[in-house]
Amino acid sequence: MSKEFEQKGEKKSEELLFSSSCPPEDIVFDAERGEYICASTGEVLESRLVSQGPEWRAFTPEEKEKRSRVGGPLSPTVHDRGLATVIDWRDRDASGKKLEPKKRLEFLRYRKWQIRSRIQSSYDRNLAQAMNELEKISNILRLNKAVKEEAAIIYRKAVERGLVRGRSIESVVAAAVYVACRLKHFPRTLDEIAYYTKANRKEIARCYRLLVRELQIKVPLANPIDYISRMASLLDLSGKVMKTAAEILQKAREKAITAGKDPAGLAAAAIYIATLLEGEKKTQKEIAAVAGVTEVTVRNRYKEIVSQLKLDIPGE
DNA sequence: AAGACGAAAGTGGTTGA
DNA sequence: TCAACAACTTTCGTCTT
Repeated sequence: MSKEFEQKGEKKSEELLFSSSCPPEDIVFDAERGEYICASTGEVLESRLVSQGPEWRAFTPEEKEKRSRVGGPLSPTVHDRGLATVIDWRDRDASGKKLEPKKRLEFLRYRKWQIRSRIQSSYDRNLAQAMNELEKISNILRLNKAVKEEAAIIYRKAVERGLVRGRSIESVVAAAVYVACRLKHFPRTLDEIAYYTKANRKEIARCYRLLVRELQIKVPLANPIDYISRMASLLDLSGKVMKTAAEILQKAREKAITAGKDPAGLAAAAIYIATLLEGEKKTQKEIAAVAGVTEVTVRNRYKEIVSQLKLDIPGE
């Protein structure tokens, strides 16, 4: 008996990690990121492989100290491949003669600019990789252009403020995406974003709070109404149900029973009630599944809302 | 047989000392 | 850093359709 349950549980968690629907011929290896990816869905299948490429070089003292692995190995797409001429510190010309003071100052300027341009280029490379990551996430999560651009802007600000240093690009990008979703009322949960990213949920959540705090972004409270259209379409429900569910949520909000509750759970309960009222019944299980909560939560919210709003449920 | 319900214990995250 | 806490999940027994 208990053995049966164990096996069931294992199977379930495996399904969560790997899509069995990915045919072998679709699996491609992304050497730069060290991942096996399903070419048709973009799903990362195995990501703990170590890239054989060189570490990033340290350009500035800070970088030297950290020597963090910020990106992929150098590639031909990087403008100088790290091999550009360095203006050295000896103030002599090619024949070893000392430079005149005027010339010396000139070279001093050159050196300064060269260093600056290199820091600039590391910034660019960081951005390039981040945008690559953003592109990937956007495609999987079906983000619209506005959200994507918002995320890019947020990420740029984060880089400018030096918030990425010491954190992985992926987690900061994921956090930026989440912030953008919230700002644009685009219903994607943190869990969904975390699921499709290498960074784990905890790390993303931490970055998210950091971004909100450091960039002074005022994120509107998650509004359950934003979730309705998405859930309803996943359940093949009519616009009428959506409208009813939205009205229920609006009333529930006025009764102040929505504070501190999981917005997805609230939306799920509202939809459940709406289906009962409109005669398009779905089971709690189905609704809970698309909302990413359990039946129990749907039930609890459902009970609260019905009693608070004194709704008449057909067949009660 | 499947769905709904609810009690009880467990989990992960937040808050405040 | 730790404990208290609220919300949510898991699990399971029971009732209803």
